Amino acid sequence: MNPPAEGPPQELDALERQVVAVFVDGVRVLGLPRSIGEIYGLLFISRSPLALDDLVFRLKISKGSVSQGLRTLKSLGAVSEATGNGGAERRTYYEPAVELKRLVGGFIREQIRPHLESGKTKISRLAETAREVPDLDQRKFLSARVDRLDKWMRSGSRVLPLLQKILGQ
Amino acid sequence: MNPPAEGPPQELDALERQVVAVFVDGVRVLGLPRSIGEIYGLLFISRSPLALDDLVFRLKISKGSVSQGLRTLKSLGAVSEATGNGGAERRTYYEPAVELKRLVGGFIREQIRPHLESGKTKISRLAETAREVPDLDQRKFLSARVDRLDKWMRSGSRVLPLLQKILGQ
DNA sequence: AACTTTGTTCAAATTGATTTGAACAATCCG
DNA sequence: CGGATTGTTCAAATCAATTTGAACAAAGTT
Repeated sequence: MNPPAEGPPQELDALERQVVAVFVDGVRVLGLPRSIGEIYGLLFISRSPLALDDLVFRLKISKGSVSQGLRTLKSLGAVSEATGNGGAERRTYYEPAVELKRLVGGFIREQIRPHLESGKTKISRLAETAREVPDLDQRKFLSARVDRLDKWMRSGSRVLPLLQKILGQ
Repeated sequence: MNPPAEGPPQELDALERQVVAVFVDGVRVLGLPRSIGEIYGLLFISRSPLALDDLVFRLKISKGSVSQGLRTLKSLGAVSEATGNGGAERRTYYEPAVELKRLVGGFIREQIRPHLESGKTKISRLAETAREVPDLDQRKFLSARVDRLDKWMRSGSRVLPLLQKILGQ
């Protein structure tokens, strides 16, 4: 819990603060919590992997937040565990994934696809409800709208792999 | 304030509720407030344009929310004002824009571009800070990371027009 | 002019999401 | 074993964003 003599200093320096701010903003756009931006940002600008305690200590956020944040980042494939020094330590260190492809892929897989899937399900239920409307005219209108929704979803699905491809350089 | 005799009924029917739910979910993914999903959703599934009071009445949300929500939707180009009956009425009615291209365009213009822009600004300030680091090795590392950030931003910028193109059919 | 209708604004209340912190589990070490 | 270290979990506190509702403005009607 003591700051190791040669370890990272207490406060973030100017550059680190700037980088963290960029990522805090970035993840907010993506709908992720601030703490995740802070954690990833500090890892991103650190020369060596950091352990949970380092992040708690330097970012001044709670152990709980860091633990949760790292879990999410792992699930997104945005950080990976780095073997300390030759795998001798118990403590696990984390380093950021820095290839855009990987980050985008993880985000799509974890945050976008599930919503698209559940959307598709809802829309097919919708289509069914629309088909049961007695009035012909009304039914036609509703089906047309539901169709459009369905088309949107398909567009979304088609776009994702393309996105990954483009962003993978 | 009375429900017009031949006007829309009080409660949302099953289909309307389903559609509204889809849009509520949809806009949450995009980081927009629930009320906006409700408003757009109801407009989307309504055969004729609706006025502010109709939305208040049918969705059971406050006039303030609807007013604000419509403002945002207008700025996104997601709804447009429809002249009531030959433009004779004072009341303004709204109808949804239903072309994906238009919706995506508005979202990118209003919600994505501004963030990208401010991100770019922050990153050039970052680059400057990095150039001032005295230690050569450290400076190299930091510049490399900032460079990478910059590359990400550029990728983002390049992808947007492409997205619009693809989603415009 | 007084009243009604339509719509906006914004401070306060509400709601929902994030963060905290304390309790707990697991593992290592002497 | 007993103590120290590392990390997880989750209920409660905190915080940020949305929603409400009342006051207000603008414009039309009688």
